[in-house]
Amino acid sequence: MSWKHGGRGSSRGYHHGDLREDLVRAALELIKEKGPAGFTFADAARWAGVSPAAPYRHFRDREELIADVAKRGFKLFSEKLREAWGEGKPSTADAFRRIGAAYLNFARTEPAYYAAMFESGVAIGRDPELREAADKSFQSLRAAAEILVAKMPAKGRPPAMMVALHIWSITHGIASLFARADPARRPLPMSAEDLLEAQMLIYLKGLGLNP
Amino acid sequence: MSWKHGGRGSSRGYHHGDLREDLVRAALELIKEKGPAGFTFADAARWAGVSPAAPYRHFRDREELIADVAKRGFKLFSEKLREAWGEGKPSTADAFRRIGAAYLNFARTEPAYYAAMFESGVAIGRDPELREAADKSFQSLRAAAEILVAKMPAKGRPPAMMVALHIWSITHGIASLFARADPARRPLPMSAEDLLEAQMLIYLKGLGLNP
DNA sequence: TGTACATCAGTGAACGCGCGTTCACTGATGTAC
DNA sequence: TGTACATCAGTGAACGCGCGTTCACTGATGTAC
Repeated sequence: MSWKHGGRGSSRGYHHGDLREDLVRAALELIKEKGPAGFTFADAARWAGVSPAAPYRHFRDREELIADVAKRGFKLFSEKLREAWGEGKPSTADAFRRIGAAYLNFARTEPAYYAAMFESGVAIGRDPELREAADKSFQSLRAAAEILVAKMPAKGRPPAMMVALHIWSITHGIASLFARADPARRPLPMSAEDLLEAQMLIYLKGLGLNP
Repeated sequence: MSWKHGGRGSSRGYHHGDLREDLVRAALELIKEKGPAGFTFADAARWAGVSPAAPYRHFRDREELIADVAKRGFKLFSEKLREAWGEGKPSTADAFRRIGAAYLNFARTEPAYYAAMFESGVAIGRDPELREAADKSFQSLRAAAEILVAKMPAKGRPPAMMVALHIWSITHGIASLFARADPARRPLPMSAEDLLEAQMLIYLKGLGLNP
């Protein structure tokens, strides 16, 4: 089979025109197919229909390409979380359930972004913009937790940071174990969504919130 | 530097004597250093001080070697979980907290096994023994959940399977995000252990259990 | 106790392959005048 | 409008490298008699 994908790229001249973007597209496609470790810089070039030397005009190395994909992923992720939160309406508990569902949905519908963000081993610290995007994702969760605990009686109110970390690990745990196309995944008696929703309810109840 | 590790292997004759075991040791060491994707079959041979063709006498390919490591990991893991459960004494809630701590501890102290089991992309189904070992790990958790829910009032009692899956994802989520030497890890205001313990308590409380 | 033989774990050389990376280059595009 | 020039994205050939895998082999070990 030919690696060169059809469409725009097929009748271009000497210059590609938008190679940087196309390499990102290539990475997403190849990660989706074979996982973040399953493609090479040369693969990406082949996918985009250019010579193996061309990508060096845009990325220092493979790692930088993956970091760029992760950065875009975190930005999209932040957006999804913010949308899901919907300013906490109609109820905080509802909004939290939506956040969980959005996390799961992201892992499912954007497996390539998810893999680049959480499974590629990319060093978040290597690029300030990447770190910022990753932090922002968490901040939106943290802000929601802030609002949640503010509604609780002052006495025995848990730290918002802790609640945010709990919500994150609940959703991340379920997403990692049950929502990925992982060969290690096992069949479930219920959907990951239902499993998460139930867990979120139990957790919120444990915090003393009536749903 | 020389890859050949010292000790026993250094003064052996023509036959290695225990190459299969030593290749497993090599894999553990190399996974610990560079991650499950970060070593090759040839690396393992080098580490064990044999020619690159020697491993083929014991494993069909790299994948089979990693599957063997994962299998051993799951066996050890089952044991740790069983010990932690300690027949549910002195209280079920206590025993559950110990299970969580044991999971976390395993991820921390046996990063190579953990990585082979959960991050190597090894197909659990490829080897019946591997599948059995993985299933057994979960079964011990599931049996504990069975006992937990049996103590609850029959009305509104949640399915044991669901509880087991929740406990698993709670601990797996925290272990994945905060207990691994992942470059993406972020600094925490509290230890992963404390975070998990708090979460477990909230979850159990949410189930209606007084601790 | 000795000897002949079977077994098989490990050797080392060889192969083809695809990778990452470099290099001088080419040709398309934009801009100054 | 035309022309000279600068810029720079993409070329394609080349390199050294380490990998996975194969092969006929070698030599250590165990066993039958």
